[in-house]
Amino acid sequence: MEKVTIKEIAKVANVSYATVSRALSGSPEIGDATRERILKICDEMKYIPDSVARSMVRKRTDIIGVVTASINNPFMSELIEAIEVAARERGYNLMVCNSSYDLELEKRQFSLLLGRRVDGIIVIPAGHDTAKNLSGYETDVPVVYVSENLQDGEASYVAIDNAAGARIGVEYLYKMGHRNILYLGRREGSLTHSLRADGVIKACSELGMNVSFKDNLSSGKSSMDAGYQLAKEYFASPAGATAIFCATDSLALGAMHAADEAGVRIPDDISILGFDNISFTSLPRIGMTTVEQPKAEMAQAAIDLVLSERTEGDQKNSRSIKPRLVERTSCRRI
Amino acid sequence: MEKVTIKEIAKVANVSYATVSRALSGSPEIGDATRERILKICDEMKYIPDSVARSMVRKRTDIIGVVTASINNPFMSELIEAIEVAARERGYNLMVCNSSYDLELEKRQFSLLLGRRVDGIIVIPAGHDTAKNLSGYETDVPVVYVSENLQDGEASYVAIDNAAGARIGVEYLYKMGHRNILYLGRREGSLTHSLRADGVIKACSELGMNVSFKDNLSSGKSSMDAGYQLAKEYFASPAGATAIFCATDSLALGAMHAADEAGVRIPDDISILGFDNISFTSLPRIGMTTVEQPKAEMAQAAIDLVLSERTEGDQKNSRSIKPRLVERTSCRRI
DNA sequence: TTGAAAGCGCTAACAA
DNA sequence: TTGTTAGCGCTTTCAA
Repeated sequence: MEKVTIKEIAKVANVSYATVSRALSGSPEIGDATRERILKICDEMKYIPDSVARSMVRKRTDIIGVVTASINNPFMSELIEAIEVAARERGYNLMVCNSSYDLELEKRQFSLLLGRRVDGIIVIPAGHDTAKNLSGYETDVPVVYVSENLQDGEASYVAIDNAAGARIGVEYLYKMGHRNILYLGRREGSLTHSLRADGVIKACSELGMNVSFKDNLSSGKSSMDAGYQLAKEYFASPAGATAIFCATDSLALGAMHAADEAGVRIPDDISILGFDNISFTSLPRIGMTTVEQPKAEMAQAAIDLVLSERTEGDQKNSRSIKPRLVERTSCRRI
Repeated sequence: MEKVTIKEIAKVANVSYATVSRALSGSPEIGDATRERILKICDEMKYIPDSVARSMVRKRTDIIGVVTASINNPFMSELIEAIEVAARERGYNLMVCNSSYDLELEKRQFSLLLGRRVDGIIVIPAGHDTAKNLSGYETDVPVVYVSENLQDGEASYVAIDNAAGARIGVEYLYKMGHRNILYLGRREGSLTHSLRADGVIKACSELGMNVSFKDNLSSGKSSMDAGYQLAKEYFASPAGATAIFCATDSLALGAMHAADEAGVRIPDDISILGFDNISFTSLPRIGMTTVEQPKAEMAQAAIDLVLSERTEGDQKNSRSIKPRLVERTSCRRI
């Protein structure tokens, strides 16, 4: 059960092993008859080409590395699945590394991928400093960040138009008759979050709506737990908002929990609007209306970007994806 | 920004490149002074070893391939994350391939991984025929199936003790005072599902409980949708069960939806018990009590198995993991 | 303790 | 159209 190599095929076929290589790579400089014959022998001998050896000489691995903050996070796992599909369509495999939201580990994983000579790296950032964290590696391997806005010129990235997403949410609420809303979960230090919050402010002011804020001071992520706490505080002394626009679905889920606990009915007493459209939100018992980040589109854009930079040199590019509203049952018309 | 190789390091350090290799691999046959000096130069020149070249000569890649039916499925993504962690601890990276529940694609992905010379393959099966589907590949690469029971001797696998899981669920229901239950979602052709169903029957008979069945005839997976349909049919002409034990959490979620729609209150009017403990079930609004498959343990066992078979030859092994009950709020004491 | 050199399985330039 | 051959960057004998 030893691994069959090209040389043994050559011996059996009575040709040089270069000829076998040509047959396999579909090179035009080979006779149809020989090709057929060789291919048949390969098949019979169950030959599987050694990608490692091939990578070595071709100086490409056909592997895209992915460094993600989490594999299990519903938003990210959906993104990764879409990245896998998009990569596969272009003939690439994925090497997925988990940073567990840890900047040090993220760095190690990134470096590892470089050593593995992947053809490109897609990063789903562990934190807001990820791009800075990874900027030390001078490399000609294309790197694309997904889902987080970066400073322009800092690095290539794919993100939704967060300001537009905020506007879409606010306009929807406006259309539903809401004039006084709470924006929950704004936070410092994240460009993505500032863009959303600023978008909300701008849209509200243009539409003549009143907006108040409940900021997320927790150092951690935008977790359900944070949403729960924030909403709980709000419900303790409500300020008359008829709708809560949450910066992320996780926060919204937490806010929903707090509302349930406080006996505040959704959407009868208050409307809740999320952001991201993670899989949880579509459950019948949840029915969260939310601003969607189109993950498949983002994944496609990331793959396109990473592969185009491979051939065209490494200017910093970025792609902005249009978000859209997914209407369910957590918001009511008033 | 050309890639630095071992030769250039050698030149700078004024040693042969074999010596550099030794310094890097921590070989004992080298002087401390030289090692230090070489390592420092590597650092300064930002040398990153080429894993591809190394793999070629060492005949191992330190990569574990994963073929999964879905990356996004909550059960599987949790499993994959745990596999990544366990693999990393042992110095391995993951190459994750998605079969999208398609047996043909699953085969291609498997073969691809073989070509990439991964050191082992973990398969999260696309269907009940997966092991058969993949049995054509004679290879000395260890393969371990996770999450499905297989015929013994067919291949190596890791699965929970499904009969025990069924018993745990039934005993819990018994303890809560239920004597008449419905088992929802039994299906043909899957050893895993038969084991669960048989376990339920056996436990019920031993405890003197009455159990009826609502079988899953849909050819597809154990989806929420199937659970919804099945439960809907049941609620149309209920047979007096006080609890529904669902073969999977997805089915249970669907059953919950059907109950909500039919005005059947959970747990007041009927109790629902799931199986798997996928992340969805822990949401406050769901609160599904369920029999957990311990994913981290399963992942660890799979990695252990795949790596041990690498060194010890390829007998077929299997590991059985003990499931446990996670109590939430979907079952009531009567 | 170090160096020289073979070779891992393959591709691609060059010859024939 | 096919064969010969030189590497790709590294590890690992074998010699020194």
